[in-house]
Amino acid sequence: MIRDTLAQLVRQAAIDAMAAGVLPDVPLPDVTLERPRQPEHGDYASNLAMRLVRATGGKPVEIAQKLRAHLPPSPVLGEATVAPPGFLNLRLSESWLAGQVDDILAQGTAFAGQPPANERVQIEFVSANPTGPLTVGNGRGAVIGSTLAAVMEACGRTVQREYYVNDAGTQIEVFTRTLYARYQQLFGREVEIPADGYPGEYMVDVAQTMRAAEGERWLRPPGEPAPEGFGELGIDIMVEGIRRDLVALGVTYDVWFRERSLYAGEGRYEQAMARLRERGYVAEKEGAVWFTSTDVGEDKDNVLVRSTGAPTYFASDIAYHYDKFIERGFDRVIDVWGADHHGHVSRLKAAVQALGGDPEMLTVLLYQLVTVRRGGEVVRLSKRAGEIILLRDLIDEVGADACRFFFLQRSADSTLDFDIDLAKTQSDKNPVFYVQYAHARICAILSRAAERGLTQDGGDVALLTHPAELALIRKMLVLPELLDQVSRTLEPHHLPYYAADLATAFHAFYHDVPVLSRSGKKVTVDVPASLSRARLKLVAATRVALARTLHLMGVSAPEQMARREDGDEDDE
RNA sequence: GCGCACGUAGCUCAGUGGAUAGAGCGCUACCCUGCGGAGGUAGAGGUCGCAGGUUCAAGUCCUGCCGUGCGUACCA
Repeated sequence: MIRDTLAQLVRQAAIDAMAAGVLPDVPLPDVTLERPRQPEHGDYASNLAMRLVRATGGKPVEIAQKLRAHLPPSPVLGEATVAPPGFLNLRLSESWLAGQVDDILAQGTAFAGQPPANERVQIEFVSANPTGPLTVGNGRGAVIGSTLAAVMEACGRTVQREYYVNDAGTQIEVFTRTLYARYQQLFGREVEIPADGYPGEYMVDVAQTMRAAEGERWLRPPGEPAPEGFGELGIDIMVEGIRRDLVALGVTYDVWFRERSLYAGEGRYEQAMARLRERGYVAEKEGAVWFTSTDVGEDKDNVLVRSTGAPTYFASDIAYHYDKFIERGFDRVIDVWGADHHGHVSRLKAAVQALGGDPEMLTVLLYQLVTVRRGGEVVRLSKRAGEIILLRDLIDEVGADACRFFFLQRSADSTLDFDIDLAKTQSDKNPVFYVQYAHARICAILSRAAERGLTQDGGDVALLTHPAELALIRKMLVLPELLDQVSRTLEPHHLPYYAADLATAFHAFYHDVPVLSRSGKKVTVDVPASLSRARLKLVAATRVALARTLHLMGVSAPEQMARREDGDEDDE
C-alpha cells in the first residue's frame, strides 16, 4: 500500500538524519501516517517530529525540516513541506498518480485487495432461532456479517461463513407443541395453541406445508402428543425459509451448524464438559451443575445443567465454541450478535479461556436495534408475525440492494433508523440510487464512446493532469486502505460512505472535464482522440473501483438504470 | 443497584489523539437541457450532554455526574 511506502521513506529519513549526526540517535517510534483533513496539507502527514521531540530535544518544526531534508528520492513522492507545530506533509507525485490508472485497470476485480495471508477466520452471523422467521434486526446482522466476510477474503484471509441453528432445547419442544396444535386445527380439531407457544401466523403456514406434503400422516389420536420426527420436520421447513430469505438478501453460507449435532453420541458436548471438569471449572450445587466462572474473573457462576438434567443454552454455546477453537482450530472467531445478547459476551469469553483457548481470538461484534419508519412514523407491527417486522417484507418492498446499503450505513454501535420511503425513492436523495447511477453513467459513457469507435486502448495516462482527474485517482487509491481498515476494525459502515464519495468525485470530474467531443446549440467541445482515450481509461478504472466497492457490500452495480418517466415529477 | 453501549447541525448520522469538526436530507441562492441534469456549485445552520483530569495536541483517552437504550434467568 502506498501509505506504507511513504511511511518507510519517512522512517528512512529519520535513520539517515541520525546517521549523519543531524539528529541525536534515539529509539525510533513506529512511523504512522495520517490523512490530513485539509487537502492543502497534502495527501499524508507525519507527526514523527512531534513524537521525537521529547527524546531528542529541540523544536518540532526544526526536526521536521531535518527529516524533510533527508527524505530519500522516490518516484512516488511529490512535494514535502513542513507545517507548524511540526508536521511533515507529503504530497504524491502527479505523474505517479496518473500511472495508477493503468495499475488499477491491470488489477481489475482484484483491485484494492491483499495477497493471501495464512489466517483462517470463522465468522458466524444471524443464527436466529428457527422457531420464527427472520426479522429486520436479523437482516442487519446478515448484511454486516456477509460484508465483513467478503472484505476479509479480499484482504487475504481464508473465511468460513457459518449459521448456528438452535435446533435443540426447550424452545424446540414449545415450537413442536405449537405446530402440532396448528396442524390439528387444519383437520378441524378444537385445539388451543399453548399459552407459552408461538402465536404468529407463520406457524399455520408451516402446518399447511406439512399437510400439503404428507396429508394426515402426522395425525395421532386426540390428546396424544406429536409423533417422533414431527417437530424436526417443522424446524427443517423453518430453516429452509430462513435460508431462502437470506439468499434473497444475497447471503449464503459455507456451513449450517446444527446445535443438535453437539449432542450426538460422545460428541462435542460431552468433550467440552469433560474438559471443563478436568480443568477444575465445574461444581455441583443447589441440585444443578455450574461453570465456576468466578474463578476466571466473572461476577457470578453460571448454570450448565439444570436441576432437571437438561443442559442450558450456555452449555451448548460452550460446546459449540469448544468445537470452533479446539476441534476446528480457527485462528480467529467472530460472532455477530444483536446487542440484546451483550450480557453473554463476557461469560462466553470466560468459557473460552477456561477451555484453554485464547479469548482474545474471539470477537463478539454487537449491533444495535433496527427501527423501521414509513412516512416518518415508526412501524411496529407485522400482520403475519406480531410485534416484529419481517425481513422478507422489507426486501420485497425496497429490494435487496437498498436493504444492504442502508443496513451498512450505520456503525454497529448505533441504533439504525430504516426509512422505507427514502429507500424506495428513485432519485439522488437516495444514496443507493446516487451510487448506482454513477456506475450506470460510467457504463453509458464507455458504450457511447465505443459506438464512435473510441476505446481506452492505447490511452496515455500521462495526459491525465487536470485537478479533477487527479482528485478522482486519489479517491480510488483510498480503497485499499479502507479495506485494510475494515478488515482490522470490523467496521463495514465505512463502505457506503466511501461509495458515495467516489461517486461524487466521479460526477465532479465528469462535470469539469469533457471525455468525448460534443456539439450542442451553445457550446462545441473538441476533445482530441488521444485525450479521449486517456480519459476513457480513467473512466474505466473508476468503474473498476466503484464496482469493487459495491460488490463487497453485496450491492449490484447496474450497467443501466431504468429511465424515469418524463414529466413525472410528483411523488406517488 | 450493577454491567455494556450511546449522547456531534433542525432531522438521520460520519469523524484511525493532530492543523479551520464533516456528509446526506431539509432550507436559501445559482449553472438551464447538457459526452445520461437521476448531475454540479455556493450559503445559512455547532457551547461535539455537563464538569474535571491526562497530553505539545482531546469530539476522540481517564474519572464523576445527567439523559437514553439494552442487559442483569436453572429463557434462547
